[in-house]
Amino acid sequence: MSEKTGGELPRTLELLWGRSGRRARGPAQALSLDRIVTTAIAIADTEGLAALSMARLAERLGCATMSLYRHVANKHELWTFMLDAAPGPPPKIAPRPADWRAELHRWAVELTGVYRRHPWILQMTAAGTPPLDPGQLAWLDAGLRALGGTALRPREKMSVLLLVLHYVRGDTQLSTNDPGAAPGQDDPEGRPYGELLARLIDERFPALTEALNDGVFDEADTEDPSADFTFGLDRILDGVEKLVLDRGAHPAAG
Amino acid sequence: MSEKTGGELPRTLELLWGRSGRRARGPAQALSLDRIVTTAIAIADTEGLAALSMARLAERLGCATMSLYRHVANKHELWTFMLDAAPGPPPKIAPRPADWRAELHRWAVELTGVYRRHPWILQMTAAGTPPLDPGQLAWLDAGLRALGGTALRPREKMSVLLLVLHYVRGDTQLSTNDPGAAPGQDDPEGRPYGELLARLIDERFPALTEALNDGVFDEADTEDPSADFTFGLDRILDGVEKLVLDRGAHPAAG
DNA sequence: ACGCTCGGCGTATGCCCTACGCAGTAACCG
DNA sequence: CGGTTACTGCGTAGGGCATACGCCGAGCGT
Repeated sequence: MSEKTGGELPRTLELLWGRSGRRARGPAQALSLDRIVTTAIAIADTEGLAALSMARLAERLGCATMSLYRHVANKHELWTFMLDAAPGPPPKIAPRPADWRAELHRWAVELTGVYRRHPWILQMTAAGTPPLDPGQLAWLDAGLRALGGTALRPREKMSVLLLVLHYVRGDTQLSTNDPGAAPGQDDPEGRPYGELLARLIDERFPALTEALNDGVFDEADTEDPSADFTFGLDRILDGVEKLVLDRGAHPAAG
Repeated sequence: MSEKTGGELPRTLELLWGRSGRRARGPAQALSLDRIVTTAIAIADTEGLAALSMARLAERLGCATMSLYRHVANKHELWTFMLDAAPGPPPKIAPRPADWRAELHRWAVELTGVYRRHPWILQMTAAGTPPLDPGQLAWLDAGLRALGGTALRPREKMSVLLLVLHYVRGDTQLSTNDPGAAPGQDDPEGRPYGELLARLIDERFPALTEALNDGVFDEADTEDPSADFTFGLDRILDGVEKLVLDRGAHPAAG
């Protein structure tokens, strides 16, 4: 491959893509980037993102706080590494699957599992910059592959995938109760949401009142907890299917 | 209306719903909750959520830091008040509009404006608890009203609205560059995303490579910056429309 | 006029991230 | 084999953060 144009890549990207030159001059390192990132993920998983401080992390690793900074430039870089490592490999999807709908559905469901196992990902990525690490990009690539067999235009494929991604993220965020996320929670969430809502809203919220009376916020009567997720996902895929059929009749024009 | 069952509401909810008993014993208050919340929103809007500290806020208000705590229990409660006040009134939507699709579209577009004006909302609500304040509930009610004329089941209406909400939030988050969000940014985002991506991905990312070569990540060739948003929204509404027509033929069966 | 209540604020504590510099170690080189 | 050098671990310190606690003074109710 030819050398790409431009200057040097930032240190963080070099490390993420494994282009760091290994050197061995000083003592054998008792710490490693992998061990740091893995332990950081474990803390965030079990105790919430707010409990992940450099001091706590060092304590868990049995080293001094400042030792971490030999391997990680700052906390933001640690977060970047966590976002790269936590998702794990995406589902294997053929480049141009015949049944794009089943594959995209599978991709969405598996991604739900990622966010459920690591709810802090949704808090980290709220800051906004699009991903540049191989971990997240592999998931993006897998999702795009699901649409590879369709006649959608390239930009349409990306928009569709982002649409599904946004839905997965939003639904998981709403259905996940991250216990250690907000330590100063004074809202007693012990009472169910519908009960609190019933005591607050009045006739100025007619649509909410109607939904409340229809038992929308009651949690007991749901047979399958993922039923709501599947419902919304099917609506999205219905809309996409309409477009795919449309583009299939008239081949992509640009 | 009859008194609802249960004990007392938490202080935060009492204040949000304007049920706080006014008292006047001590000196006239130079500070007010409204002034505090308004100024906090102004700081978050212009300098980012990370720049909003109690000390900065007090400095802007010309008072001592600890004075704020006479009006706000803690910073989390301040966030709650900000989330209530920032959205402003939702668009007026009739209880059972004839053209639900146009109304829901309007709702989504206006909500986009809210998130664009106050990007920090997306960072705050990443913590997860569903809203209990009148400000956010008014938006929810307005969105539900748009679907009031359809034959969708109650739970389906809510799912559809949340689907649109998730998409609006996700799309706005991706298209917004909050400058003051992450102060420790070492990724030089001066270079465009597509250029960085081109230097990183290889043949292990075939779908991304294809998208890149097709110019999906080039930013110059877009005629309308909101075209991508409208595209995804239309796909959602297509899928919902299919369901609405289906439910219209066979009236809701519970 | 007195006392009670309440709003404003100064001080202090404990946590956080991290800049800086020192010491020890092991590969490399002559 | 001894010096050089690069690299790892870490102790200290500084600035920022949220906030617990208690004091002061102002004004309303009696």
